[in-house]
Amino acid sequence: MTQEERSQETRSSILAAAEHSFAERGYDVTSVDSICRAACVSKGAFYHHFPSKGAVFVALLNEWLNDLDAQFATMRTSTASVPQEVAAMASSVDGIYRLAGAKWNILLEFWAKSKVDPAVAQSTIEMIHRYQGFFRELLERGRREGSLHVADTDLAAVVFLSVVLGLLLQGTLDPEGRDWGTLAQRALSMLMAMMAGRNT
Amino acid sequence: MTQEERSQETRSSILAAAEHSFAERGYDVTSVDSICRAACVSKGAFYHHFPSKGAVFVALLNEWLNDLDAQFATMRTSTASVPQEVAAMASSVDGIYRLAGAKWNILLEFWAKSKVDPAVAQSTIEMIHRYQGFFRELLERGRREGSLHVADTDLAAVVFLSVVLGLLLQGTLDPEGRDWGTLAQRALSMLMAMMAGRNT
DNA sequence: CATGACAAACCGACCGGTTGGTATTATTCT
DNA sequence: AGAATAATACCAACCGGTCGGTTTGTCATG
Repeated sequence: MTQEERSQETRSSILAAAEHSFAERGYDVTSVDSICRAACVSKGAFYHHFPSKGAVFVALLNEWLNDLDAQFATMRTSTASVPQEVAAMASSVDGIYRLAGAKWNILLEFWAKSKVDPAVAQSTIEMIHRYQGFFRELLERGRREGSLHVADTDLAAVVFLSVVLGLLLQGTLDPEGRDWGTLAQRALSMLMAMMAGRNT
Repeated sequence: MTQEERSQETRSSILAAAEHSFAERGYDVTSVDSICRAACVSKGAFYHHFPSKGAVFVALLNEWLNDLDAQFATMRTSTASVPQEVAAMASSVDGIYRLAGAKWNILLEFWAKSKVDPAVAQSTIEMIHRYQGFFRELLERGRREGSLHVADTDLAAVVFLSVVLGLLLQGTLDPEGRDWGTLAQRALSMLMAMMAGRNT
C-alpha cells in the first residue's frame, strides 16, 4: 500500500471514530485519547492529521455540508411535479432516518456548539440558508407549474423548513415516542395539501 | 436576615449563575469553579446545596418544566376563539423572545445532553409530550367551536409544534439572519389560515 | 452549645497538546 | 541499479493545567 493511501485510511478512520463518539457521547466529553483508541491510532497520528480536536469537529461539519449539496444537486434534476417530488422525499425519509441511525445525533452537537464556536456558527447558518433556498426554489417551481398556490413563497419556505427541522428534532429527542417515519410522511402530505389549496 | 432566607438566596444565585453560564458557554465547558465565582459563593456552599454539577442542570430543567406548566395554565383559561388566541400568542412571541435573550440557548444544551443523561432525556420527552398535548387540545377546541377544520387534530398538533420548534431553532441558531419575531407571527397566522380552510 | 451555612485548601484523575524518536516510503545522486 | 538522503507517517511517554468532588475548619444563629 502506498503512503498516500495509508494516510487517507487512518485519516478517515479518525474521522469515523470521532463522528461516532461525538454523536454518542457529545463533543466535550469525548477525549482525543478515546478517539485514538477507537480508531486504533496513536495520539501522534491524530495530531499529525489534525491540528486540534476542534478541527476534527469542523471537518465533520463540512463533510455534512458537502453531502447536503450533493443531495440537493440530485433532487434539482427531477422532472416530476412538486407535490409528487415532495411525496417522494417524504416516503424516503423513513428509510434515510432509520439508516443513518444515531448519526443524526451529531446535528444536535453541531447546533449546541454553534453558539460558542464562530466557525461552527457560520457553517450552521450556511446550512440553514441553503435549506431555505432549496425549499424556496421548490415552492417557486410549484407555483410556476400551477400545482401550488402559496402567496408568499419565502414565508412558506421558512414554514416548510421549520416543519422538517421540528420533526427531525422531535424524532431524535423522542425516537420511541412515535413512528416518526410515517408521521413525517403524513405531515408533509398534509402541508402539501394545504399549500395546494387556494386559501393561502 | 434569617438563616433560611440567606440559604435560599445563595441557592438561587447559584442556579442563576449556572443557567447563564450553561446557556452562554455550554454545560461541559462550564466548571463548578466558574459558577461559584460568578455567584460569589464558595465551592463548599455549592456542594452544600447540590450533590453534583449535574444536579444543578436537572434542577434548572425542572424549573423550566414548571414555568411551562404555569404558562399553559394561564392560557387554558382564555375565552377567545382559537385563531384569536393563537394570534395573541404569536404577537407576544416577539417580546418573549427578545426578553429572554440568550436564555433560550440553554434549550439546545438540554436537548444535546438528552442523548447522554437518561434523566434529562425523560424530562425532555415529557416536555415534548406536554406541548403536543397542549396543541392537540387547542386544535380540538378550535374544531369544536367551528373555527378550524382539521381532519386529524393529532397530526395537526405535531405539525404545529414542529413549526414552533423549527422557528425557535432557526431563531436561536441564526438570530441576525431574519426578523424572527415578525416572521413567527406571519408563519403562525399562515398556519391558522390554512387550518381554517376546508381542504385539510 | 449544637447545628446548619459556608469558606478554603486540597486531591487524584484526566485532558488537550507537545516532544523526541522510529519505521517506512519516496527521491536524488552516483 | 543501488546507495544515500529526505520526507512522511506514525508512536509512546510525558507535561502543565484543569476538573469535579472531598475534607477540614470557622462562625453565626437558633
